[in-house]
Order: sequence, then structure tokens, then C-alpha cells
Amino acid sequence: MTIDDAGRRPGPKTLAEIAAATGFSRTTVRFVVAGEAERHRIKAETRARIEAYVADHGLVVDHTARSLRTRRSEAIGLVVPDLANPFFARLTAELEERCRASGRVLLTASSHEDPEREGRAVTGLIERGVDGLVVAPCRPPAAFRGLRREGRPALVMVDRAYPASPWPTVVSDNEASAFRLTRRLIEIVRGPVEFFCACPALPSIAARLAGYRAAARVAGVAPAVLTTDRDEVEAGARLIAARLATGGLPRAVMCSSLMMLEGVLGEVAHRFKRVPADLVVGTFDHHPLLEALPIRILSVRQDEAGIAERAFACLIAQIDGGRREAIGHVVEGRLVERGGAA
Amino acid sequence: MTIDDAGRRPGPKTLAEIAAATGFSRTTVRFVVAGEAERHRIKAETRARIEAYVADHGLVVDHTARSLRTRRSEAIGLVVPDLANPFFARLTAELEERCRASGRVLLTASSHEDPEREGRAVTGLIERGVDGLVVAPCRPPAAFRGLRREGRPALVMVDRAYPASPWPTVVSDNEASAFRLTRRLIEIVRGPVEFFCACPALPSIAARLAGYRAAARVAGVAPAVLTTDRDEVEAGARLIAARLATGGLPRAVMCSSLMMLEGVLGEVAHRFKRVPADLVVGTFDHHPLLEALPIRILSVRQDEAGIAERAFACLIAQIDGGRREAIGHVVEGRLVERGGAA
DNA sequence: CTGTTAGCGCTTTCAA
DNA sequence: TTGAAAGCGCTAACAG
Repeated sequence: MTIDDAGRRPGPKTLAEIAAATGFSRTTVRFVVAGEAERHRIKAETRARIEAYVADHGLVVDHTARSLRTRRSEAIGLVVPDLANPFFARLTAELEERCRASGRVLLTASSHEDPEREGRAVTGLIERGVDGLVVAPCRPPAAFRGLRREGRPALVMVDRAYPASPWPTVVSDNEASAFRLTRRLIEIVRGPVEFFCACPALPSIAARLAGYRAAARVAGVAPAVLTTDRDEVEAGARLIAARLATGGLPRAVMCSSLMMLEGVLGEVAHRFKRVPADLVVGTFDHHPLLEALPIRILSVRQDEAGIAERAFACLIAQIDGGRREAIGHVVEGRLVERGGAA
Repeated sequence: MTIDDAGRRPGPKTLAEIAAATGFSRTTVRFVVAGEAERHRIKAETRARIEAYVADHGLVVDHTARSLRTRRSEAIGLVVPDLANPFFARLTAELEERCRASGRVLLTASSHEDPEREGRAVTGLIERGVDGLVVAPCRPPAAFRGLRREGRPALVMVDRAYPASPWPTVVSDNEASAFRLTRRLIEIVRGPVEFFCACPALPSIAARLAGYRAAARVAGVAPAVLTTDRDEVEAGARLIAARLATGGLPRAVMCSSLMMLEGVLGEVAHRFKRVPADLVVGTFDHHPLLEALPIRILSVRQDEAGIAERAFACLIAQIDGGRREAIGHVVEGRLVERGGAA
């Protein structure tokens, strides 16, 4: 990049500017910069002159104009409840990676579990012309009907499988892994496990709840479920505080999310000065700090990369192939067991 | 939204389609849907007819076409090292929130600390016509020269203040808060503090290092710095493992990031079966799980919302006002002290 | 009060 | 092997 005589840095050029500067037509320039010089048998010297100019001045193709013409934006939209939530942050990062690798960009938006905001986010992204949309929906599938024009953009749901959803949906094996987790916890403490559960109305959580109940039934122990509407650290703290008011510390607790777990453990540590070493906890999602805790921890680690991979594949299949992939996709979580001087 | 006789759902309409269907011109329709009916004194009946049609069929304005014409995209780009890193995830969420509130969308990209990828991310976003760009750069400011055309897009740096950067830069008060953190740690253990430091070449980390050294000097204790090139959990684990090979556990450790801390604590817990209760640790950034640990923890909590707010304000000032704000912006971190049966 | 027109920068088709 | 022209859906300026 050179600096012109006036000392100004002209900045990258548009196709038209390059055409004007080099004296060739826009078409010729475009063939060269699009790497189609061979195919159109552009004269070597012409090509060299154009390439030299581009190398010198830079080039920025206006994707906005291109999109308008081609009806393709090479952009994918993502709507999640909260970008700062570690699970969704990982999912976002994994999706962004796949977008980048395929020359696309990712547009992100948070719904904060608010149906209205989710709706506005979705329309906003559609207005921006995204080719595909990945949503972790807080509304049932019906809300997404009639939003699209002629099947565009492609639509894939993640994390939450509403019953009878017409859209391809990629989720973790919530019920099965909750079952495994609960069974193992019961096995360890040889007794009941209390489930601290946020947002039981969400499909993913409902599945975990079902897995928990099934495992309790199979093991012949009584289920004990404490629920709250907000998946927040403070809600978890309030839940265990209320529980402690009615009796001693449970032997084993299971949490529907890391958020819950943080609230529960924080409150317990606060009450008892430290987390009792014989407490056994189970949770969904993992965090490295869990391994520094002096207690036995089992966690179901969701496969964010796997979910992103599948969701992205579904999206591309719809976009490129026009075909709608299978509706249900389940990505397995992994149960990891750590610690426990037990 | 009605469903037509054929049972097809027609989907939202463009301005032209609405104009054709209602028999008015595009301009008239646009005035109505843009809420400028009053201003242009559109006849009440005309307005009612158009609004009824829109209510019935839906409307989606093509932002792509609008952008091409107005040379404004109402989009902001964000480039960070890693979207999954909790600090950047929070920053992203906070920025997205401000974008949404002002009718903009956020485009995200990760650089993975790779200069080349950062470059491609930035050009990619510029090609998409973003009005503004927020970057947590892994390259010195010179790399960003000559990328823009006529001062667009607006550019703001966050998290990393390279010396003599010509761009507005918003960072935490790394040096000052590292100084306070170190001083307090020394005060508690009445002795030296060992600093486990990742990526000392980054400006933000260099500042923390400087604050640490200054506090050690003032207190008259010897600084002890262990560095690594990657800010990863595993790197922290390796660092403390190497350190433990040469002697006993330090009385106080300080970490340049949560990632380092997780590695250090994980390894210590692994070695000693549990984290010794008399270990005192200091770190940057906070996590709720820290409060469940049986040790004394001091952490400098960065103000992601504050950083996002300042960065966004700088951006808007450049975009709307054309004026370049002041270059240096420092957002204060808060030192929080927790636990410590000590 | 409403309509017409001329582009934004690109891709696409056709022509030379 | 290169060029010219049309048009994507919108906005903005002007004309009635």
C-alpha cells in the first residue's frame, strides 16, 4: 500500500475505481479479481496490470451491493437467550468458526428469554438478509411461521426441542444424560438426590427433569425437585437457602445448570464457611474451577462443537441444497466425574 | 397474517409489492411505513389502507438495498481473540445490547490471537459495510492503517492499549488495579507473591506486570514472575507444575487471568488432593465458583459493561458526529475480596 | 398529498 | 478477449 503525493492514504478501491484507474472495463477487472482470468482468457498483461494496481491500492468488494444483486448475503444469524452464558458463548464461538471457514459472517443477538425480543431479533436479522438463522428459541415453533419469504432464510433450532417442531432441531441428549447422571449420583450416596431445577418449562430442562425422575423411579428412591423460574446464580442461592431452612444439608444435589450450581455452592459455602467435603454434586455443563473444589463432582459436558457442527450442516444443506434435513438431531453429552476424597 | 386460498403463506412483503397491491406508489407506501405519514400529510384513508395491508401481510424492508443507497448499514463489527472467553463473551453481550437498543446489529469474529486472521476478520467486516468496528487487537495499531475508505468505518480499540495508538482506546486500569491487588496480597501474607503471567507481551498484561512489580518494589519484597505464551488453562497447570518441581507451594499466588488461575488451582488440587486452605490467591476477572473455594481469594473485576458503554459511545460519536473522541479511556476495575477462613 | 426518476456497486447477460 | 446495459430494492430529490 503506497501513500500518494499529498500524503493521503487513499484506502482500498472499488471495482469501478480500479476499472477507471487502469482503463479496463468493470467486467474485465472483476474477472481478474475473482480469479476467473484463466477461464475468460484475459490477456496476461491486462491481468498483471490490474493485479499490480490492486496490490498497490487494495480492493474492497462491496458485499452489500453484491448481496442485493445475488440475493445472498453469506451471513448467518444467531439468536440465543444470552451471549454471556458460557454454553451459548461456546456455541457462538463454534458457529462463528464454521462461518469464517466458509467465508460467511455471523450476526448475533440475545433474546434474554423474552419472546418479544426474540421476535424482533429474528425479524431484524431477516431484514439484514441472512441466508440462515440459528435460534435457541424461547417461543414455541408456531411463532416462527410466516416470517420467511419463499423458504428464506434457512432455519435451524438448537438447544430446545419443542414438540412437533417443523424445523430441524439440534439438541443434547438431555433426558438420557440426566438419567445417567442421576443414576450415578444415587449409586454413590446410596440414597436420594435433590434436583435444583431452573426453568422446568423449557424443553431442554423438562427433558432433564424427566431423566431425573426416571432414574429415581428405577432406583426406587423418592424424587425431590426444587424449581425456580430464572436460571440465575441468585435464584440457585435462594432455592438452597429455602431448602436449608427446612432441614439439614442434602447428601447429594443435582443442578440443572452451572448457574444453579454456582448459586447453590456459593450459598452453602457462605452458610457453612466451606463446602462440606462429603457433599456430592451433579450438574450440567462443566467448568475448570469445579476441579479445584474439595468435593465430588459429576458433570454432563455438552458438546458445543458437535451441536454447532450439526446445526451448521443442516443450515448449509437447506441453503445450498434447498432440501430440508431430518428434523431431530441429538448430540451426546459426556459424563465426567471428578474429585471426591470420598 | 392470513394464509391465502392456495394454503401458501405468502410471507412478508417488500415495499414494491405493497405498493403494487394497494395501488399507491412506493414513495407513499414508504412514508406510511416509515411513520412519516403525518409529516407528509398522507390522507388518512390512504394510510389506513396501507397499514391494514401491512398488518395483514407483514412487511420486511430490505436492509441490504437500503444500505447500498444510504451508505449506512446500521451494523457494528466486533473482533476479539476468542468469543468463548468469559470476559469477551460479556463484552460481546454488552455491546450487542447497545446495538439492539439503537437499532443496530452486531457482527462478531474471533482472531484467536492470530494477526492474519484478525486482518481477514477486519476486512471481511469492512466489506460487509459495518458503520463501526470494535477490536481487541492482537496487532499493533499500524496494521489498521490504510484499511479504511474516507474514515469509514469508525474504529475503536478495546482491552489493549498499544503505545501511541492513533485510535480511541478503551481499557481497564490494569496497572493501577494490579498494584492494589499485589499490595493487598503482600499485606495479607506479609511476604512475597508469585505472579503466574500469560502473554506478557500484550499491552494489558504488560500493564498488570508493571503494577505488580511496582507494588513489590514499594513493599520491599522480591518480585517472582513465571510467564507463558498462551493464556490457557493447560498453560497455567504446566507453569505451576514446573514451579512445584523446584520447591514447596507458594504462600500467595497471583494470576494474570481466570484461565491461568483455573490451571494453577486445578493442578494444585490434583497434587495435594485439595487446595490448601491457607493459600491466598489473587486474580483478574471474577467467577461465582471462586466463592465456593475454601481459600482466600482476591479478584479484580473488570467492568465489561463500562468498557462496552465507553467503546460504543466513542463509536457513535465518530459515526454520527464525525468527530474523533479522546484517544485514551480507562475504565476502573473493582477489587473484591472473598472467603478466607484465614 | 402523491408520483417519477435517478442512482448506490455489484452481477449477469448479451453484444462486439 | 473486452465492453455495455439492465436491474437487485431501496432512498432522495424533485415534480406535479
